[in-house]
Amino acid sequence: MRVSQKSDTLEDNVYRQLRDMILNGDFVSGDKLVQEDLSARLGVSRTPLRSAIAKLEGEGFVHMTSRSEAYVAEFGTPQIADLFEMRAVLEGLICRLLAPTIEKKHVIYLRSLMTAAASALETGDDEAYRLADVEFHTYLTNLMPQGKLSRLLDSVHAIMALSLSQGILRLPSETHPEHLQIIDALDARDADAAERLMIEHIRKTIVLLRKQVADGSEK
Amino acid sequence: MRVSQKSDTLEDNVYRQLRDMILNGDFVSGDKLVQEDLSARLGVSRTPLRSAIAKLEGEGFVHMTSRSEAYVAEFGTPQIADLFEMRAVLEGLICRLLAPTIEKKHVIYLRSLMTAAASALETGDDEAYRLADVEFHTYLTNLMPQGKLSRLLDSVHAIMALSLSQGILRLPSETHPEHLQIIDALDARDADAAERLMIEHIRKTIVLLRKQVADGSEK
DNA sequence: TCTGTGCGCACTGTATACAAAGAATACAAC
DNA sequence: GTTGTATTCTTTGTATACAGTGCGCACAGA
Repeated sequence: MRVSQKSDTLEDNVYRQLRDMILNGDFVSGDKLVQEDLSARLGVSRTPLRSAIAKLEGEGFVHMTSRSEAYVAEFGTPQIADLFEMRAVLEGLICRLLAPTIEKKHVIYLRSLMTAAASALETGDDEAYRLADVEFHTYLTNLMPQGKLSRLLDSVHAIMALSLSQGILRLPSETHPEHLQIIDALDARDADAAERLMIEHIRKTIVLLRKQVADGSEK
Repeated sequence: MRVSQKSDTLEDNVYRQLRDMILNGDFVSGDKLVQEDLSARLGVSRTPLRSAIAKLEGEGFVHMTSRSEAYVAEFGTPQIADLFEMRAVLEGLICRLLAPTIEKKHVIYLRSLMTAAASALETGDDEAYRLADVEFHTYLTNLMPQGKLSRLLDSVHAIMALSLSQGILRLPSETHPEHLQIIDALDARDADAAERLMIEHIRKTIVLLRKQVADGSEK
């Protein structure tokens, strides 16, 4: 659970705004970001905009050419699939590092989440289940002491939350038992199993994602 | 192999300068970055400095408080160990993704690298061996199409190159056969094996690193 | 018509000036 | 002595002005 961190600064505002615009596909992929146009469009001067772009570059959302032109990074399905791969091994790693010392109260919270998810499953409330799913993964991520790892996963999660918010990829009846298994492994402080289960859990989604690409016309 | 990308801009210069200062330990860990002081020290105005800081924040080298104060991230041995963990799973992932389609010429190059490493091993030229080692890993990383994955590993490699340049952690006689095994797995296009071997390869260093912390006075 | 050169425009880079917000300090009241 | 408040100082945020650079386009000469 992070502090609210409003940070009412224009820089930060523009940063978030721009990031969401990129992820929502408001730009066609590979679009050029012209500072003056954007600053006019967003109603701010170029100064906060430049900071925002610099930060976005550091996080890999925009790409700078040798002549300092900023282009938005592309997030097609292949890129999303790669991000899932990263997410798989990194969340697996989180489980591995967490398992040896995880506190009981966290396990209890995770289990309570799953109880809620189970009843959502019974009543057929897909949205509630999806929220529990997301919470499961973000909670685990936030258990890691702040470092490069969690920072990175934050940005990866942001991408997927916005890109895949349209629906659930895998059936809840499939993912639910997997979540339970992961929690069990954590509870047993079995680092290897926790890591392996989490990786497999996410990789199953990747298979589906790749198949979806192969089937659909993927434009 | 990346284009030279000089980019003689002050922003970029300051960015690199600052990053190297952080990694070299020119700041005591957790130091506050005061814009005016730094800009005076580096002989530039605050504008390019701010861009540099924003970019460094995006890459996780500096950390911003809720009141916009910038602090340099800490890179003690525990953090380095975590980075090794990330490197392990990410380079493992690279092997996994590369294996199915790796071209013969790349395998050949990697093998030639290992031949050179072997003769360095015989003549006891540790420095030459270390360079071959580094090249082995960076070459594999660069085989990935540019994306978040390689960008990330670039920054991870930068941290370790500067922080651990003092010496080789594991014995060449130990790492050399592991490198060969990894290449064999890639050559056989065995994704699972390549991933697993790479992860184990790097994790063996982590064990040593952690032991080193436990033994030494760790100041 | 093709080519070369020069001018202008569209951007970006940088510095600086000013505003706003927080923190520290000093002073007064109790 | 302690606490509350006001003032000042430090630091950051933002806008704007100006400089430099590369690129396109037009025009002239062959």
